[in-house]
Amino acid sequence: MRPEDALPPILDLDRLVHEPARLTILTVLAAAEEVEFLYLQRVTGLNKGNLSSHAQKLEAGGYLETVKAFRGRIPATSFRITAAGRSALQAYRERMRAFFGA
Amino acid sequence: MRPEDALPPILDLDRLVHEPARLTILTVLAAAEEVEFLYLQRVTGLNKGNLSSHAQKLEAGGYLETVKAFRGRIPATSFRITAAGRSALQAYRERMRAFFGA
DNA sequence: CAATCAAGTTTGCATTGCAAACTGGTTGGA
DNA sequence: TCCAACCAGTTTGCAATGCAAACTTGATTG
Repeated sequence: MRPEDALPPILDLDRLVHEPARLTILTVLAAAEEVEFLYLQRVTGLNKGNLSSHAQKLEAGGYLETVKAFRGRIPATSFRITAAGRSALQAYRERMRAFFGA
Repeated sequence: MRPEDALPPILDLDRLVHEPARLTILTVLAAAEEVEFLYLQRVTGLNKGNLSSHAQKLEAGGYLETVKAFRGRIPATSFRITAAGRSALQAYRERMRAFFGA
């Protein structure tokens, strides 16, 4: 291998997706229309604090949107994945698959 | 879903492997007997500093071993993956594959 | 109406990864 | 011979991250 052959980074992953907690969140959201905070918390095994902050990061990155509503008089937060989120997840999957060689 | 149904974490990944730089390093090492520092640097696209520190972490975790030698009078460092490293990588791959559903 | 619970959010901290600076030795040139 | 440039790698400094615990706001219960 000659120096000129220096390769571009082999594994260039979207860090926003790469974090396991967020990867899990996105994967769950990708499978459903809209998901409630508490349901998501149980499925992911995250505590409220971390779910809240990871969701905020995903929202800041445009990968999900937060829907604030009330169930009765109690506030209930739900999430939806955005188109950008869906394709980021898709791209992430494909890079991983490619890296591991089909 | 009732509270008692709280699931164990869905995606429990070995953080030592999960970091893209280290995942790349391990994957390269898994494919060869022994790999020299500079070669590894070019293939991974990491700078020396980061390759050095990631390799140290992998070594601390028992996933690779460092072989110090000389080529002529110039020091040359090489790495080998250990059995533990190989199986950690394998386990990581399988978890990912399982998570993404075959 | 005090205490408890529900639903999230914010805070504090220890850990990380990254790039830049540094070290110890070697080679080439004047 | 002396010193500047270079090679091979390590250490350092810092900003960003993830995690758990503490906090907030409001609703319900005894």
